[in-house]
Amino acid sequence: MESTIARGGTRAPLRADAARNRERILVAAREAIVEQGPDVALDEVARRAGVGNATVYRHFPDRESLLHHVLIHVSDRITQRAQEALESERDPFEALSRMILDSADERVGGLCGLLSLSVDVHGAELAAGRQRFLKVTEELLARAHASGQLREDVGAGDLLVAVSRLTLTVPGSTCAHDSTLARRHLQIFLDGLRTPPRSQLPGNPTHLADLKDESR
Amino acid sequence: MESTIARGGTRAPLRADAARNRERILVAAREAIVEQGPDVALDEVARRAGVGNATVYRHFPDRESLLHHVLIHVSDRITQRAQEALESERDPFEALSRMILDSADERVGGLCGLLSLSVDVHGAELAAGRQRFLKVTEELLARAHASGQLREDVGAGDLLVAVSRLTLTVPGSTCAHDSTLARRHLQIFLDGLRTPPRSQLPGNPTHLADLKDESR
Amino acid sequence: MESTIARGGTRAPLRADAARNRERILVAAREAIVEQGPDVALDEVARRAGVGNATVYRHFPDRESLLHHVLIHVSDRITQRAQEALESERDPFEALSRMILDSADERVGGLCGLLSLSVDVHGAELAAGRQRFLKVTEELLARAHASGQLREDVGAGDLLVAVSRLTLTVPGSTCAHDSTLARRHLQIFLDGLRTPPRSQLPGNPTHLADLKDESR
Amino acid sequence: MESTIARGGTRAPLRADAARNRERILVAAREAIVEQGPDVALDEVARRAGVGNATVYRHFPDRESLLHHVLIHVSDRITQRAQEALESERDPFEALSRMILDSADERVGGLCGLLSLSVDVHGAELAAGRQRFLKVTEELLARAHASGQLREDVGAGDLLVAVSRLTLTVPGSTCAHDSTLARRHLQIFLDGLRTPPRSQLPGNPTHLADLKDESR
DNA sequence: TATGAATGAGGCTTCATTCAT
DNA sequence: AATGAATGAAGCCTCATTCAT
Repeated sequence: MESTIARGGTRAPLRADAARNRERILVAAREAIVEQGPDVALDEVARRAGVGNATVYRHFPDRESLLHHVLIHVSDRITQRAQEALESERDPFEALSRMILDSADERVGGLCGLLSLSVDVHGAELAAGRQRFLKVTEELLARAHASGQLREDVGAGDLLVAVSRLTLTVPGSTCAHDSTLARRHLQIFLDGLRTPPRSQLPGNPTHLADLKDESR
Repeated sequence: MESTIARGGTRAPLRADAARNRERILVAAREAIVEQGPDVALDEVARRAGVGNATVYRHFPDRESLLHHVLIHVSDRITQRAQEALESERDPFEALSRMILDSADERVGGLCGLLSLSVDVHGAELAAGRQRFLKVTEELLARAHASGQLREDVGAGDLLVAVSRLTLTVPGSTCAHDSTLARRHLQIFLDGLRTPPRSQLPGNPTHLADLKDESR
Repeated sequence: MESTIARGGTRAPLRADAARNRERILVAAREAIVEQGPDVALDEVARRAGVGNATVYRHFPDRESLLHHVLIHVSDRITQRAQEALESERDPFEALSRMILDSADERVGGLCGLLSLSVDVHGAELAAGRQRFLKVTEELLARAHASGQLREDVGAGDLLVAVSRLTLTVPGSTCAHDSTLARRHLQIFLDGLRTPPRSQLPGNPTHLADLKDESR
Repeated sequence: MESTIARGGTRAPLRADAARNRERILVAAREAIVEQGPDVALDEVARRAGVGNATVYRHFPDRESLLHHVLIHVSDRITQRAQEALESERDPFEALSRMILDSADERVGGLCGLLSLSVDVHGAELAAGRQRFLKVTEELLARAHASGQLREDVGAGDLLVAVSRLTLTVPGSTCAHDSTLARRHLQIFLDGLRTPPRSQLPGNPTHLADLKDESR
């Protein structure tokens, strides 16, 4: 029952073992993508998950679909934590910071920043999850702006793209996995976001609408 | 003669057409790597350069060699611009900023941040180029620190890794090529680097030595 | 179970269809090597076996591995036949002759004489097979010598190298596939091996130890 | 003048340096073929000859042509030596032996036995050279038969194919380059050719006509 | 003429995806 | 449902051959 809901309620409920496999694959895929990038061999994912390769395809017809659901997975978690930040944190800028650092923990960058960026959002499920996340983000931003702590000339798009990049695993590099480094840079970036602005930015604030998928 | 020197003086001078091809390949490779990452198909590079695939191999026996020389190419340019900034810019922080933004223009991130990061530096030529770049960078940093404009708790390693990431093309994304976005984020990051520091950073300043290659 | 044993007992038993393919590939490879030498295109082997090229790689990770197993295949057969000759043939020279002519039937030469010669014998399986073959060969030789029918100035190395060469497919030639021709030459060679020797041979008897791999 | 004749008198005389190059290439090609088989990279031949690769093509339009002329080269030499054996050697079997051992010295086998076998003999020049060689061979054989020393059931084809194989470099093997080994085997083979025959051969005597090219 | 350079075809190998048990 | 096996397309690289200096 519950698993049916979790999957969006569109299919017959999964058998217990199938559901366990599905979960394992998603977890393995997230790890693999974070470590090796979005081009990981799917056989590698299967190996990590401890299942046969074809099982991956039974659950996710193609690579895109797998990515898709990994994102939903991640999206749900960071949305939830953002929500918590929104509710429990008094200071609006602090709340924004928490959301950003939490996102970094999920290695959103290693996941291609797909969440915030230009993923082909065709699945209703992902679209909905993305909406939820964006809504919370906008809210956090609005409050920070309103509080006068966040410089006026930045939009949600700026934040999400930047966090994606700063937490991205640099392909071919080895030291860059260091998450402490990412935390440091995010912190510096956050400091740069505070008022008063110490410089004038080129271009215009980037909003979420500006990140719409333009691919293909 | 001159071309011999330009290539390091180790080989016989190239014929005019061969030199032209070599150049074309380097340019095409840099673009391709920036757009598609360091795993681009070499056939793709050949196509962009308008030469047969085997020609790529004649000039660069393997992928590593090609990357190697692309980096030398880029390294030379950003070092030169950093040098200019060092010499002509009065304000130390301004000089540092210029170097960083110039590096971004070369899409160092798309090049795997290989320059600043952990590239396997076995060629004497690249090693020397890297040294030159790092020396100028350290100098710029030292002056900025000395002037009291740059927060104390950051090292050259922080800067170079961050600029690599902020200029990295996010694989799978399309909008992220927008270089204006990168400029904006670098600017925000630079603002975060100024004194007085607006927060305390986790971990310790990352210096260049900390970026040493730890792979294999 | 049995198939497991047949394969050396090191892996899980193959599925029926996979085992069939494996066998087909080995057979096709043997033929192809015999006809075109050890450098045959593996795609050619795949075509002959009626499987996709990648299937060859699934069973044999690289060319060396394929050769390896082809040799084991052949080794097992000629050893068995040599054993039969040893046991059932009264006349020692006759037994030796049978072994040699049987080996020729397997086109040992076309297989690079790898069995008797300098194959890089790293696999325990092949090493063991080779030992079994060499042991029987030595025994056959010893008996023939003891019977006074085989000239004293030849060793096992002489025989094995000669049979390899006389059964070798001459690259670029077409008529040379004629196995009758090979039989004729082997017979003449065998006649030259009988006592009394009709000439004095240059050099010394070549023993098996002299054939040890000296490559790399 | 002479060089013109040597090349068949069909072209303008070569410049001195060109003639030297031509010779070098032929020598290098023979060596390379002997060592690495008939599939040697032509760049390798060029390197050994100390000329540019294109120079090989200037002299010999394609690989076949090069092989062709290498064979003419070899053919001339072994014919001459066979002629000498025919004239100076009293004992007919001895003369035949000399021819065979001399041929072995030229590594006729390594040259694919192309001379005696099925080379595509389209060039008049090679055809003529081949004819000369075969004529001497037949004469040597006829005398040996007439003297009663050579078993009746063998033909020239048997001899030439056998000597080709026994002197062939076994691809992939390393020890087999040992020419002493080849000499030993040829000697044993020659012993087997003497009367009285020690066995009955299968099939029929192979004559030169039987070796006609049947390829393509 | 001699040569270094360029090229396309072909072999090797991997991997996303499909098939059969 | 789960899996091992099979497949073809695509990337890497080499080499025979052609081109341009």
